[in-house]
Amino acid sequence: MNIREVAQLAKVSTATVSRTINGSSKVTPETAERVRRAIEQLRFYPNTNARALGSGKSSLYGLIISDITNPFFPELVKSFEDIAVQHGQEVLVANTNYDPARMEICVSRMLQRKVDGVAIMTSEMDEKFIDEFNSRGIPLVFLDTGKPQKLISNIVIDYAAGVNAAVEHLIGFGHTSVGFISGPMSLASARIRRKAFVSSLKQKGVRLDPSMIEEGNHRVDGGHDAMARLLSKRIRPTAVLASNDMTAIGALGAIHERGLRVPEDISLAGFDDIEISSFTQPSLTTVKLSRNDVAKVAFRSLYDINVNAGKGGEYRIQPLLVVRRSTGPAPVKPGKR
Amino acid sequence: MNIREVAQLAKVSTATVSRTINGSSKVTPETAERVRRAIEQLRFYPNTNARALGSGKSSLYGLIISDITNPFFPELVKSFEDIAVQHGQEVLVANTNYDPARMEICVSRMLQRKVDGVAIMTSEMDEKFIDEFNSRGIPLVFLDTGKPQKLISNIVIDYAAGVNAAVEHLIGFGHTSVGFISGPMSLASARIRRKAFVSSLKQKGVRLDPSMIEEGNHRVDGGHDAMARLLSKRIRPTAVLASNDMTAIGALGAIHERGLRVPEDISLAGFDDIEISSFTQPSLTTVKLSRNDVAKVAFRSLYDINVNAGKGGEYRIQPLLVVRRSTGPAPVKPGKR
DNA sequence: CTGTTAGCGCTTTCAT
DNA sequence: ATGAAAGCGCTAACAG
Repeated sequence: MNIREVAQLAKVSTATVSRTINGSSKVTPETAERVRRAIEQLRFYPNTNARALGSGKSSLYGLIISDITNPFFPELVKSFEDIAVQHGQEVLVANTNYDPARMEICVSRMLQRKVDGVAIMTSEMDEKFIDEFNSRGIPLVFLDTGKPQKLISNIVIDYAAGVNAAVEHLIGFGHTSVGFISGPMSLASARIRRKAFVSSLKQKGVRLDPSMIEEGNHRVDGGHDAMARLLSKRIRPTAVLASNDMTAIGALGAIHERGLRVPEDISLAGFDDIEISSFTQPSLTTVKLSRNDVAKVAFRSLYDINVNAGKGGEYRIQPLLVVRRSTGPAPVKPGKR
Repeated sequence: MNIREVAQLAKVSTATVSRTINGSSKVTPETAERVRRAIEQLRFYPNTNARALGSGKSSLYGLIISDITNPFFPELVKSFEDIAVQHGQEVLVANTNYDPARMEICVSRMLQRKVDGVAIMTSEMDEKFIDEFNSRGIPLVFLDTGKPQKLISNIVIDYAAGVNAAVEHLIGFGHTSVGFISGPMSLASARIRRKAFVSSLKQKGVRLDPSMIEEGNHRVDGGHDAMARLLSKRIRPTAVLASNDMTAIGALGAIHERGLRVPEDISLAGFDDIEISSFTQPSLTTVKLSRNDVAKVAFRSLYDINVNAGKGGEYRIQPLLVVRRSTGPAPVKPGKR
């Protein structure tokens, strides 16, 4: 089943069928109608591979993420796909699983499929790969870790502002001993958030005890373990900020296991605002990072370069503090063991 | 950049390059090495579209899911991809968002990309689409809703056994008033789970009060609202089984909002065992449905039909009760208002 | 073991 | 507005 059979049935040339499929304006409505009927009758579906090959355009955009298991990403994927589809483009999602070797495979897949652009939302990306895309004229957009160039855009999240808002909120409640559970230090995005926390505290003139910072892995189990470590210190923090919500959720469990209450004994805040965060017990105060905004900006930046011969740029996104029930006044007596 | 340039540089024919790429055994190791060097030097990536077109094989398997936002699915996607990659195949994931119109788009995408098989994990699938695949010789595998045929396999989850185990567990704790929060009745899979609950109760000789069943939407908010309704009844259940974990998590929030304790005042169990369920407060007793098993069986069933000219079949998967902290002895005085 | 060449299904000039 | 035909990049006979 191919375009020729359709052409025969509709009594036109293959060129006309092709034009009809692509909505060319120079096909008589009557002919177009005839072709459409033939297509329907034969249940014909144009071969995407042949189309891409013939036209030299894949209409495919790559989206590379690091962990599809972190709820942050599915929400991002969904938004990205919605926008792409609205523009008549398809999406190729690839998951690196935080593994550099898999990143190479992902890049390779993108290149082989001749994508028209790639959104790299992983924060870890070898320079050599970037070149691979650049030299082929494939636009790229990064999250936090790119330097804008002709074909490269960068989305910068104002972590400082987000973290600041959270810290301010905590300090406003009288907390003076604020802890932090970071993501894995191997991740640039985790390092950025941590740095933002440290300088925010300094800016507010609050003393930072280095032992109040523990490293997690941006997943639930890591948050749980990190909080457990924090709680077994001689002096424990009365408030803790987590590098992302998954971490905070794990931390919440650890606090409860210890028989402590949130926020009476200890306040807890997260980062991201994934859907589930409003349903934890208590609901989680967190810094919202809109996946929809990120996805929208990411796709637009790529699409614009291709369609309007635009150039790479820098796009800023402001996170927003969402206050819920997991934060409250500092306990009168700081928690000593 | 194409195979011809590589051929020239390596001083061989394009056929030899192609053979080398495809790992054909009839290429002298030396020639192969020369070709590989040329490929590397030119940073050549074979065009997937052309390969698919030339060979007539896409090496692509479709995976249709209903809601990438439900953690159950990303875990399934991940497993499915891992297995596919192990077999040198790629995966095209499509998300219907529970929307029949989008289902049509998904099917169309699959057909246009000439996938070698499709795993339909959505439980809702119009008969006419099935035909579309069948008539093109594309194998299909369903979750719970297919009838095995030449090219069609079906994975049947033994919900009855899973629900039974949960109900037994609850009854063993002395609960006599057991409620149920179902998924949306528009979903076959939700109806199956509900039916399993009803007959399990009947089988155990426990009286079922129809008002003890509320409908959710398989998401957190639906579970929350359904539980709120359950709790405002004149007589409330002392134990509740939810149709999936997301629902249970929402229910948990509603219970706490009401000032009740889990499991002291009310026991709660879920279904699926998504990762986060072991970190809720309290951790959730649930019926584990292994995504990895489902993915493995799904892919294998498709791959086997293609590679070994196998036939469609029926595959059973046993869920397993995972007891955690959200279930316990029934309160001595049933909760009246 | 290697090369030649005819497709694969569609798009896109270039004529008409 | 429509058609004829030359690719697009690769694979797979078929020869040798």
